[in-house]
Amino acid sequence: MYLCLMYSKELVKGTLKTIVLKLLAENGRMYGYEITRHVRQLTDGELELTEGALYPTLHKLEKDGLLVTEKESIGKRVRKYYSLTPSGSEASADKVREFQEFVQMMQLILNPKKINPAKSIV
Amino acid sequence: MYLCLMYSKELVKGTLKTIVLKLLAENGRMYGYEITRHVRQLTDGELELTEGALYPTLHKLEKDGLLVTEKESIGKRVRKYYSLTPSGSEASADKVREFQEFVQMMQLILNPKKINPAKSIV
DNA sequence: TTACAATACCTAAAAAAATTATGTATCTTT
DNA sequence: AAAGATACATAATTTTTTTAGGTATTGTAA
Repeated sequence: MYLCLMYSKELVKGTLKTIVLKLLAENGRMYGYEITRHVRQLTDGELELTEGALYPTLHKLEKDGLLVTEKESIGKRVRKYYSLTPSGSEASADKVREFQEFVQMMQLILNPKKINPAKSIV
Repeated sequence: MYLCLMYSKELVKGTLKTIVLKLLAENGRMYGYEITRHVRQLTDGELELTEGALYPTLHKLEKDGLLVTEKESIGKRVRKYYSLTPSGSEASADKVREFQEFVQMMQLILNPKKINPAKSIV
């Protein structure tokens, strides 16, 4: 599992890119460690991104042209800030929309309507 | 991808067990092919379970004691009906609940509240 | 009647993704 | 001085997913 989650490990897959892109859309620019803290805070500790998952994802998004980086020195340490490119902004909105559509689709299965039982002929 | 989906391929991962268990909870007993048709119908063609994904999942759930099977002959063909065991019923409810909790958690990230900005100190 | 589509099951191998386990180094608090 | 937090990174293993294949029956359209 590429994220740590209290209750369900399987469900969260495939959402890391969405999370990262959305956070950057909200916050302008962030560095990796900051993203992990932010997610922890937002979800009240329920979701903990692991670094082994986050950094490869950030690198991939950068390679795909959705993010750009700038380094900043904090004392002797170097922080790598990520921010969205124009196509990254598009991708962020797309990903969030996709997620919401996916959830609606799942609700069709998980909360089936009992209305119009004539249609339930298999 | 172990399910075919029109818009998003990454998001659906990890939901197949949930879908199968919930369908069986709703419908009493179903056979594999029937499950694929049912999902297609419920989601208006948006979600197509592949057999390469479904059958291994059914076998795994059976091995885990969540499903039991009974074979039924239809002419010369044999259908394998699956139904929930008591622990399968529990698992079904659990999985659906987990999914809903997961969605709520994701909404914390995807629809962050702008209220109380004093709390947003990182 | 023949061929194609649908029904119905299944699995192994290849490909992709995720996690674990590391590694390095700095800064802050106790 | 040590421990914990900050901050980056990746390579190898493990797990998961998909693709591609296999078998066989039934219904339907040409």
